[in-house]
Amino acid sequence: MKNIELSDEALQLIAGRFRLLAEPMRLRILHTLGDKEMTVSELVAATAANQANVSKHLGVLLEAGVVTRRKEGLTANYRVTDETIFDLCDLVCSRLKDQLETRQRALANV
Amino acid sequence: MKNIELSDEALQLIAGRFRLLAEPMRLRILHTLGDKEMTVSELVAATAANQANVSKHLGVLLEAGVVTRRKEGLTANYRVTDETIFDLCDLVCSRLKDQLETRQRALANV
DNA sequence: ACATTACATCACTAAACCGTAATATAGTAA
DNA sequence: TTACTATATTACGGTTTAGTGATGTAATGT
Repeated sequence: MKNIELSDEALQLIAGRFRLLAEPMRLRILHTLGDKEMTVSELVAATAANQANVSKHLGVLLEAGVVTRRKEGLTANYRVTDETIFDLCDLVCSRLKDQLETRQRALANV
Repeated sequence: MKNIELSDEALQLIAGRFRLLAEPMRLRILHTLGDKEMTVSELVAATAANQANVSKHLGVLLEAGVVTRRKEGLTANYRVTDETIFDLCDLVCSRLKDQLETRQRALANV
């Protein structure tokens, strides 16, 4: 995999997926959702953010196929379908911890 | 992990790490590097990109601690130190494949 | 019909960021 | 010193995108 030549298009697709997660607000929404199904209002309350903003981000996530939307009467209910997201976040998170720990140790003897 | 409350600062750190990978050019550089050590010139030649651009992206990756720089005479030699990067890319890549396959199947009977 | 609620969308501003030409810097050679 | 090479940095135009107020839309209730 490391040796295979990657086309521009492939790189754009992969980069695009990372760009989805490159936004704190979207990460907060995804993390708040977890494995639950939540309405937009609930997410607005839980994230203390603007309704338009939450809707916009949900639209982005929906178009990317990371969440699904289920309409029920007045409400729109969102749920994370791409569990890979959490794996990615966990990987990044533990890597960041390692990195900071290393830096701390580098300063331990100073 | 899914249930723990994440601070704004934590989210920014994680999002920042994803933003690193949200750029096709940086992905190309990382993929070109692989497990080898390469000079800027070599990367410029391999990626068919501007020297200033490659240097800039390398600077970003260096500051993030994803690559290391070893100066040797006139040349600067870069190497990927954060192998997590490739794990992340592989995860995203296979997830994208799955997703496209599902969509193809959805159109198969049409 | 009218009001209300939940959500999506539009329009706009501000900030971030990429690509690039030009320039600076530092090592090497003559 | 002077010239050359490899790389970093700066300055800037252009594009993208987040956040937000205002508005649109659809379902529900009275």
